[in-house]
Amino acid sequence: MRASKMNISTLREDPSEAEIASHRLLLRGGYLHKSGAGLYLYAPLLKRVLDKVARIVADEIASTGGLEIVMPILQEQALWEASGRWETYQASRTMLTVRDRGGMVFGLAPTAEEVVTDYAAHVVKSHKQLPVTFFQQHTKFRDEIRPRFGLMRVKEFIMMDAYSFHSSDESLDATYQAMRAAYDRAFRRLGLEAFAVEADSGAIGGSGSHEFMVAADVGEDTILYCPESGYAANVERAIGTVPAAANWDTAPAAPIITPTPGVGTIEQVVEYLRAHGHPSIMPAHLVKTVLFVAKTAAGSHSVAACVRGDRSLNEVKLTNALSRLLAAEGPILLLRPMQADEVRDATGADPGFAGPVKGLKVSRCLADRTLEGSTRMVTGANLTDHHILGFAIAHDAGVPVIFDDLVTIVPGDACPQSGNPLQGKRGIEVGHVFKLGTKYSQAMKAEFTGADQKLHPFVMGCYGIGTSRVVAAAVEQHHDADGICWPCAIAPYHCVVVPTKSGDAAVEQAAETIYRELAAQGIEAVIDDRDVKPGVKFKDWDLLGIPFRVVCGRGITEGLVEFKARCGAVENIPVSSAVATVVERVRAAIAG
RNA sequence: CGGACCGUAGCUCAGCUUGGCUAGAGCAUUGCGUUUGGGACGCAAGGGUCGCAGGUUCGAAUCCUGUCGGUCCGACCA
Repeated sequence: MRASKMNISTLREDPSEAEIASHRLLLRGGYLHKSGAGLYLYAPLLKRVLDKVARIVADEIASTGGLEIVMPILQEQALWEASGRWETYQASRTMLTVRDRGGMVFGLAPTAEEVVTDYAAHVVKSHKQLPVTFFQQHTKFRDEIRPRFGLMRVKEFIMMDAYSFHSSDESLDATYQAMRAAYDRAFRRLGLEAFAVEADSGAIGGSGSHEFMVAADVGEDTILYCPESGYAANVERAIGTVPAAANWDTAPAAPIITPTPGVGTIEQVVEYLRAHGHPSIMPAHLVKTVLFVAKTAAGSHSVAACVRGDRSLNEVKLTNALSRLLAAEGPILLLRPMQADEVRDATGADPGFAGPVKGLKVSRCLADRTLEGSTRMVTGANLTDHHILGFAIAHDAGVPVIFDDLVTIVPGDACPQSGNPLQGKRGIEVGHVFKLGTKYSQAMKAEFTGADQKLHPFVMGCYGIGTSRVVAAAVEQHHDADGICWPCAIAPYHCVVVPTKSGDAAVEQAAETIYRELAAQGIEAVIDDRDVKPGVKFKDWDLLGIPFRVVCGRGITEGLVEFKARCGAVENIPVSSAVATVVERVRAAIAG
């Protein structure tokens, strides 16, 4: 490719809207054009990168036996009603819906379990056809509340999604493991350092799942991990042991209602009590009671959730715990904190004085297991300006309390496997694997005939890789002050040949020759034939992140050209060996 | 949806406090000339309903009200 024909449009300055490296550099390099909030046009160079990512991912999924298909982006409401997810996705407003001229309602595919399950039900009739995996790479839509970070979180994005169908859990396990291995190979080939962590199954549902994370400070997910045991989990999912609280030596042995005028928050209560006879009290000696409204298809429930005062409630865990309690009513459609007037109705007190004691009017009260054996705590009294001191939830609760794991694990909590302190870091989720079980096949009556001549619902798995997010993650992981440093396997071109003296016949001829020979060797090469100063060329290719560069310039009279890897040093090499050097280095880089 | 900030040329921004002549700069673009190893220089040119609507005023980019959009934080979220 000739640079003069590539419509290169780089920016010298950072666009003001871009905060993170990938967003900034992709915009500056002209890879991306913002078309609307959370909507991007993929420019020619980015299209090449996306194609390469898609190719590698497809290659690895196909190597596990996956069959590539293309599913429609518009999905009928009826299909989503059959799985029971229409309501969930409407309640969370994740799915964009559109209406055709006849008034028929469609969702814009946020994912495709329903469509593919419907397909499998029609074409897979026998256990002899199982297992089978279908996958696609296609545009997805999410009605993101707040698109941000360029390609990282957008309304419309490209994703590989795969769905496997099985006759047994064992078969699903085998494919799940094969898929995890395929992901590992794919990310290695893509030049990304990604690792699997335990994850919550979320709105997709199912019995087990792992996320593939790329470590990055700008990542939106928090990961807890243990170097000793290898345990790693998304914070939504992470379990661990919360260290015991320090002693509160002045705590009453039995509950006493105590005035705490005007102090509603944990910090205020602690400060107040410290000043009133309890100098050693800590937030960990308080019970934090958070009130929610949970909605299911059957109606609304008021819910109280208690955690130790120094810790945060994990709403994902709370949602999962409620799902188990309210399983008969179907999925939790919505979980939201109560507003002030609702809190007054539920507790008879102003916000800040709620507790799992007499006067609490909720349909379910849950508490974190950390509190289960706790004694001599402080809790709200459900009476404005009053708390109860010397409270033991197991004995003194005024409502039935269900204990479950509700606490958000933080670095320093003990690893569930080794007992050592967990560590924390941030990550970008680039892939996800789920064991769905029979959630969709049962709901949609997608069945096959087993060897026992009876009908069985498919056991299913689903697997996703965010193709466009992978590109952003790759830039986050591979850039420097000058620009992007693409891993060779996904770079838009492998090598650029830069003649630095326009009009110098010897230089131009050498560059043209090297360029043609590289192309003949299968190297994706660019020749920068633009009539601009050398400095402009160097800056552009550094920004664009082409992995290798051959400069034909002042050394040409001695028969030398410069060879440089994007993140390496300049080497002066003979013109005669330039092509062989590039070929060798590109092949080595792609092989990883 | 709550909080903070911001909308002026393709991009980055100044001007707004204290209303006033033809609305500015750098980068980018076009032409000519000089340049040619890390985003050159000179001369010239094009490009703006100052987000939109209403109001105050003799006069509004500037003040007021509303509205739309954006960025960040929070909430939310395969």
